[in-house]
Amino acid sequence: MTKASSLSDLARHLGLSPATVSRALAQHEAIALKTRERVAQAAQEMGYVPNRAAQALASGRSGFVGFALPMRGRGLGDPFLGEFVSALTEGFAAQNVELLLSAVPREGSELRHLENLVTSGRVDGIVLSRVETDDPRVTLLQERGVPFVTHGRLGQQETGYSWLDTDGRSSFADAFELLRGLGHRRLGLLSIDDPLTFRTLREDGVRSALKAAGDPALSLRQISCSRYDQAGRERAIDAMLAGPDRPTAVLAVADGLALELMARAQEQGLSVPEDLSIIGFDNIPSAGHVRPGLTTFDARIAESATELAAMLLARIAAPDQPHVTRLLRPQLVLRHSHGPAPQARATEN
Amino acid sequence: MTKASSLSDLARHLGLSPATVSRALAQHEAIALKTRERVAQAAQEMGYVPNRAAQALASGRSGFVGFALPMRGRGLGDPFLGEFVSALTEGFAAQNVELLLSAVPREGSELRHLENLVTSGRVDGIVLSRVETDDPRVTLLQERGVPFVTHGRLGQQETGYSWLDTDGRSSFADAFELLRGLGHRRLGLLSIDDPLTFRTLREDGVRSALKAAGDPALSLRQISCSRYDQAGRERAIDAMLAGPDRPTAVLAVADGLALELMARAQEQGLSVPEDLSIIGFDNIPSAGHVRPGLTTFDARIAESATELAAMLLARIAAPDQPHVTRLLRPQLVLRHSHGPAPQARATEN
DNA sequence: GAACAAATTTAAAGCGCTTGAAATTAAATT
DNA sequence: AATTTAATTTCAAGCGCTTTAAATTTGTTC
Repeated sequence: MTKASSLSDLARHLGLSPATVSRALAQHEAIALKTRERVAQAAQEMGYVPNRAAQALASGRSGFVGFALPMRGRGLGDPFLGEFVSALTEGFAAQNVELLLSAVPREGSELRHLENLVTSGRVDGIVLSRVETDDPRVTLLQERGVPFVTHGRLGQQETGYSWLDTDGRSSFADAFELLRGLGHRRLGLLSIDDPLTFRTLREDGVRSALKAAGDPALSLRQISCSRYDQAGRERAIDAMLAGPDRPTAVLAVADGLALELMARAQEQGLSVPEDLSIIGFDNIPSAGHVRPGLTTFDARIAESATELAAMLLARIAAPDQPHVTRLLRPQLVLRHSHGPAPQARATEN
Repeated sequence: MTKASSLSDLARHLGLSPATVSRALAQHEAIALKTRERVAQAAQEMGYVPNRAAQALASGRSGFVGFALPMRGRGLGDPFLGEFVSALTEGFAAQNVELLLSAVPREGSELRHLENLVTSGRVDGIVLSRVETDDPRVTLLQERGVPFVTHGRLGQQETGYSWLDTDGRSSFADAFELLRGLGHRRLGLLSIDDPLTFRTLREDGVRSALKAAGDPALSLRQISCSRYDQAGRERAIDAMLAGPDRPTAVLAVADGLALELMARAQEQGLSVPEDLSIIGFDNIPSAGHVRPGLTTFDARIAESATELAAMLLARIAAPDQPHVTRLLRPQLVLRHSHGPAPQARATEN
């Protein structure tokens, strides 16, 4: 059997017109079922694979979706992003769509980069993660009319785009209550300084719970890493652990931070959770490997990514459908990095 | 200033032919320098971005390169792959080339998948990682004449393709010697069962060093995870730690394995390195965060990826150039998970 | 300033596919 | 059997760019 390297080869071999073959391969209703089968088989036998560039040019659809990979920070070396992108890739692959990894330059106009990506027609849609308050990327994509979905919300504006988020606000409020119930009075909140909405929401959760508790004996020490690099994190962690009135329990907005805090505390001779309770967020794999296991919220990363992939494909197929939003309620994974407050323990005995 | 959405728009505006504009933008020598500048400026002003599908169709170059992402295992959640792909992405981005993440199905014909990827013209070249002995993917790509580079060698066949590898064989031989010098006599080698060449080479290093030492008092307990999932690893680790003649020092072919071994050993009341020395490979970030810090070889992941990106782009530009191969010598990162053998300590006192 | 060479620009033919509109063929209706 | 209607298939025109070969312009030389 000879090889068919183009549609017309295949068409000629079948005694059909290229138009019919094209439609047959696309499972067009107008083409007789028998013809579609005949074409499919011949394509299979002759090893015909359509040329994607030609398809893209003719149809206006590239068959790719883009993920803007933030290059500051650890990139995909970040366990969260790694798992997320991995699941995204798989979610799209199921529909025969590939993920284009577009490195967002460390500095300079990320926006122009994104614009270039969409106007060059390289992608049919975009997945945005790590969104910020009033993220300009969202505005740009809205104006351009490019299908996109975001992991996380913008904070203020929660409508006019399709998003999926894990409910960090209520989770952290719950965590606060949990720790308060365990007798902790001096709480800590370890965060970051970027305008990323996920940390804002988690902080809000804690602060609103603090307010709701209305207990003047409660105090909250909030420290944010000013720059999210090794040094910045260390500085913040040391500040959190400093002084005699150091918190007895700390909420960290991300597991990476929580893990480093734990290691640092242990290094300083504190034991977790006897001297210091720690709760994180995301449930990255190392959270379960470390001793004691980190109590944290399961952000259901892979599930979120899979869902987002489906959402984006749906938007690409039907851009005029109303926007979809989904708030996932993360589950608290109880491990062993939290426990009763030191004072409470003392009085218990 | 009006917008130019196609080459001919731009050409018309400039009073030039599309051919000239196309060449000008490509910095063709034949076009007068003054013209090139004029065109570049107009393109900038009118926000012209070439359509990638059209470029691809006309030129036969997609402007993308593919990375076959293995979906069994943890995918990009694996810290190694995450960092690797991240650096790859950045390396290609520097040349305005994007990485296409192609999910290799968990089962079924990976080969057909790869073939489809290249014959559809979606990518101009491929990066292969985690290569196996006699990897059929390499054969396929060689036959097809598709530019590709591999991270790691095939083992037997080290010619006829371009590769970059970190020298695990000599590293592990060195590590063996280091441990022997510290008085260890019962050594362990924790590995995996896949036919991945990197583990074969590392194992070879240890075994050849063992042989070279020629000391009958030396013993080596080699355990391989039969399946690389949570359960398989745990089983292997438990087997490694079992019995009274358990090794006093273990070499693990990857940091992930080493880290889990360490956690498990500590859980069983062994202290590292007093009772058990551990040495890993790769130097993933958690190797430095864990207590004690893991002694391991720095695989220079990011550097390798950047180099591979350059190698692939060079091959795509000049497919007939001779193949390039590079063997990186990893550096041993001395942390605190290794120390003198228990007996040696006893006699020391 | 004619004759030639060198430098620069252009015409025109695709690249391999999709798609709206028209044409053909088959089935249904009178 | 002629007419309508429905079911299939085909024509032909691009999609927006690159590239070979040819045309034009400019510069040199005698």
